[in-house]
Amino acid sequence: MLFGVKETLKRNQLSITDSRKKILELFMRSNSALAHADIEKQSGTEFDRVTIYRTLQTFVEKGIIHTIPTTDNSVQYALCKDACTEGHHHDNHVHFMCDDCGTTYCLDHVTVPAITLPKGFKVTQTDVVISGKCMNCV
Amino acid sequence: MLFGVKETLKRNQLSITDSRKKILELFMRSNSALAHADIEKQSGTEFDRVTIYRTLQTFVEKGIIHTIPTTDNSVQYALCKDACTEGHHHDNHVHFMCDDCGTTYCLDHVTVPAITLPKGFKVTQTDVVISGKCMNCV
DNA sequence: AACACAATGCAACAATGTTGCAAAATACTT
DNA sequence: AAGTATTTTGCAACATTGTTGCATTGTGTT
Repeated sequence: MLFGVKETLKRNQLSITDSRKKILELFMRSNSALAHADIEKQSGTEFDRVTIYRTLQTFVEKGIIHTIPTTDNSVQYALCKDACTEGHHHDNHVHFMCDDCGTTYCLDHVTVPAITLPKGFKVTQTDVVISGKCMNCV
Repeated sequence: MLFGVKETLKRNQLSITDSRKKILELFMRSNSALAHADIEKQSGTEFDRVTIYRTLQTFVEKGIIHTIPTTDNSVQYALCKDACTEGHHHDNHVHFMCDDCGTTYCLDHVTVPAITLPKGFKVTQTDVVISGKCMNCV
């Protein structure tokens, strides 16, 4: 990882609190995406549910993490490894979601192909979510 | 539309009920995807919330409609126009979601490009969701 | 150390989704 | 067409997920 937990928070003008440190650390340690429920489990009763919601929201706004669209109505979050800044996300990589274990991965090295749309549609972002089986479930 | 409401239900071995007829008709009339909330609004107090949930679930299982992944945690449903059968969906077209009005469209004629993944991932389905502004919001 | 400000926890609420079961509607049989 | 078996619906109750206001606590700054 390029920056430590504290550095990342400071760079984004966020005050350094226990919950932010701990939650950001979870993302940095994890090689897959995390849902709100995952964080709630892994942090035990340490933080309030509301705090986790608000922390995730703040991180998304600051461009520290991004949300991943899923078919199953779960909101997945993952670290932004590209140069995302406040209000501007640039995570144009492919996401993979395992049908068996539910784990969601960011495939940082697989880029999203350009797709031409019919007239009338103005493209802002393209999300690609591939589902199937991951290496642990084959 | 290729088949009528009743025909579609019969072809899928579903008994013909008011709620199924009405909800399927909503999808056939609509040129965009519908969320549970949309159906609840458009059908008024005619059906119970639970009935709508169960009907949507049944339609998905039968391959009549498919779910569309979204970034904003809303579950969108749209008619399957390809040859989907029970348990096997083949909706490999691109979806577009308007950031302004929230409307989700199936771009049936824009096909999903093949994407090569690293070893270890077994692909079942590829979903592409493009967001931006639709013709009504530009 | 003291102050201003921001973040947290709690409580209460709202929205969304699920389950069991009796009543009603549908499909099937004769 | 009427009766029966089966499926579907509506209701109630519950579970989960997400939101908001406000007092308390913690953080950053002087």
